[in-house]
Formats: sequence, structure tokens, C-alpha cells
Amino acid sequence: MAAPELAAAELAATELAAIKPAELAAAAQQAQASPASPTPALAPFSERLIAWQRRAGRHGLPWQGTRDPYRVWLSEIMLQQTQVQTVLRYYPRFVQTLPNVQQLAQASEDQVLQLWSGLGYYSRARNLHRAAQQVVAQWGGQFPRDPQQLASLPGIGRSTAHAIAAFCFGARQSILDANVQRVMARWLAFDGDLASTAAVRSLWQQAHQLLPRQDLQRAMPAYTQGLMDLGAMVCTPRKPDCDACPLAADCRARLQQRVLHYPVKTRKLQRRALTWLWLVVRDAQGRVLLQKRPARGASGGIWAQLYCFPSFEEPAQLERFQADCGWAGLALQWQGQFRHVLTHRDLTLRPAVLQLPGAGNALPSLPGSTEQADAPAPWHWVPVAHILAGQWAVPAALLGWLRQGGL
DNA sequence: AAGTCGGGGGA
DNA sequence: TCCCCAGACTT
Repeated sequence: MAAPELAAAELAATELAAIKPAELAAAAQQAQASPASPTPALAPFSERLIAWQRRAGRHGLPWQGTRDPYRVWLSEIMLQQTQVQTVLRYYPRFVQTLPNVQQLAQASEDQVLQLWSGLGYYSRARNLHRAAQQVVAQWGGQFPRDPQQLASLPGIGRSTAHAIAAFCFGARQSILDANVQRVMARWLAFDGDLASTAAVRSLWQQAHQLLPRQDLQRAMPAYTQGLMDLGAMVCTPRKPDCDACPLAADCRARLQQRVLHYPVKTRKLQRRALTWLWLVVRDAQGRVLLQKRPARGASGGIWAQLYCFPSFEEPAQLERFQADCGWAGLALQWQGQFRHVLTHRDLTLRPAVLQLPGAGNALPSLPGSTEQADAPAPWHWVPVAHILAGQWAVPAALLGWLRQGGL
């Protein structure tokens, strides 16, 4: 069978509008650019992708070279909306500290959050913890192989479930993360707006059609890795390197010379400005007061259940808190302000240091804080060195301020 | 369908 | 600055 015909059949299977004959001819011509070679050069999508991954893809990452569902799962969760380079700073320490699902299930939520501190999207860590407990309780510590059962675990959606099933069990299921959406949208010249569920659903179906059909135990891990590697290394958002792409010969976006037009995704992100006053209480022993933030609050759920300095929106609130704690006579030393930008918040943080003459004591109550202290005794006197050593689950903004010499 | 949730990297 | 990233969950 001539390879160009096979590629054409695959395109037809995507149920897109028919390819313009000129485009197909161009693709076939490019595929057989070498006149000395009678062998058709254009192998199927999946075969080209797998061959490219083995030759030029990413190898040797800490979560590769294993079919241990625990390690694969952990990596997939950490990598959600997070780049590889960032995860490399967290993954090794996490697996070394909690090397299997049983240990994770038995760990405290605070320890899990501490290992996650600075990585962001902290609900991932709490869902990870709960999912580990479910795996132990419901499946005796063995991850289910069925993607639907995997997706029933907290924090595991369709794409992550398919990734685990493909990497660990050779399941014939496609991922559809942002990388794959871009690769697919370009190769198919898919015009649907990926902000709509209908378009994404269509892309799911087409991604499924392109999956390997043979030798799945070997093919699926390399294919899945290849999709992500291609999106991260070659088919990048701004500067795709089409010369290095194994799919360029019949990439419809490229044939249209509109690679950067895809994927189509409308989005409107509004970022609200917010100013928080931080009360940094320091005692004579060099300890500071940390307060555990509530799960949800009027100021939004950012940094929920992390440890932070008592935070206020108005100076009067801060000063009333100061008085309630019996520190009314001590001078506040305002340290200026700095910005910390999150996806949906533009935070301005204004730390005010309050130096205690003696040791910090247990506090009778913490009234007046914007973040209601509804949990019992949610405050702690913590040596600054312990925070800097990563022993407390604190937001990156707090850690960054301390490292910049805020105290 | 829209809103929410962190932080870092790169152009 | 702005966009993007191995998404999932809630409303």
C-alpha cells in the first residue's frame, strides 16, 4: 500500500471537509521529494510520531522509564498547567519522601502541602492526597487500569486518566492537553473554537482516530510521549520549527501557510487588583507568626489552607487585630510594597513588621482578620529558618519576600 | 458555559 | 507587558 494513500485515508477518517486536491498533491509531492528513492516516504501519523519520539523526543526525565502508576500519576498531576522545568524542582523530592501510594495515603495533608509549597494550584495536592487514600481503601493500593475508574479519582480528569492508562498499561486512549490540542488543530487545520465544548469534543474524536493500532504495549507510551514532546519542542505556540517536524509533509495548517492561526481559542481573562496588608509579627527569638488560611473565604480561595502572615484589606482591620492581641503600643514598621501576579489576581502586598520585646505566646484569639480563623488554633510561631528551609507550606510570594531579605 | 485556582518561563 | 503551560473542579 502506498503510504500517501494511507495518509489520505487517515485524513478522511477525521471526518473533516475534503482536502483540496491541490493540497493533497502538494503533500504527496513533498513526501516523495527524493526521486532516487522509490520507497514512499510518508508513513502514517502515529508511526512517524513514534519514530520521531524515539529519535528526538525527551528521554531520561525522572518519571520516564517506569510503568509504576504511582510515579506516572504523580508526574501527570504535577505537570498540569506546569512546565517540565518547574516540576523537575519538586518531583524528585516528593517521590523520595513519599515513594508509594500507601505512604502518601498515610501522610498528613500538611506534609503533602509542604512538599507542594511553591508549585501552585494547591487543590492538586489535596486531591492527590485524597486520591491516594481512595486507591488504598477501594483497590488495595493497586491503581485501576480502566480509564473511567481512574477518572473517578479526585484530580484525575479524562486527559490525565488516558495518559496514565497509556503510559502504564498500553491502553489505546488519547490525551488532549494543550500541547496535543495545538498539534492536532494545526495538522488538521481545525477551525473550531477550543473555548467551546463542541469543538473540544470533536478534537477528542479525531485524536482517537489517529491512535496507533498495532503493538499497543510498545506504541502507546511512545506515541503519547511523542504528542507532548512535539507540542513542547517543535510545534510551539509562537515559533514552530516546522523543518524539524515529522508531520510537516501533510500538515494542513502548513499547507495553508497559516500555522500560527491555529489553534483557535477565544479567551478573556480579567485580573482583579487586590491589596493585602501583611502583619509580620516577630518575637525576640526570631520567630514569626503564621496563620493557616481557611479553605474558602470572602477574598477568594487563593492560598487556601496554606500558612501565611495574618492578612488584611484595610489598615484599620490590621490595627484592631494588633490591639486585640495586646500589641497596641508597639510601632509598626512598614516595609513598602511589592506585587505578586496570579492568573486571576494582581496582588499588591504591603508587609508591616511588628517586633515583640519578648517571646511570642499562645494567642487568646485572632479576631478581626479578613481571613476568618475558623479552625482551632490555626496560628504558629515559626522560626524564619524553618520557613526558608521549606518546612512550612507557604505561598511562593511569602517565601520570595523572605528570601529577598524582607526580614 | 463560565469562573476559579499559582507560579514560572519566554518572547 | 502578555501569553502560555502534561487541566480539573465548581457554580
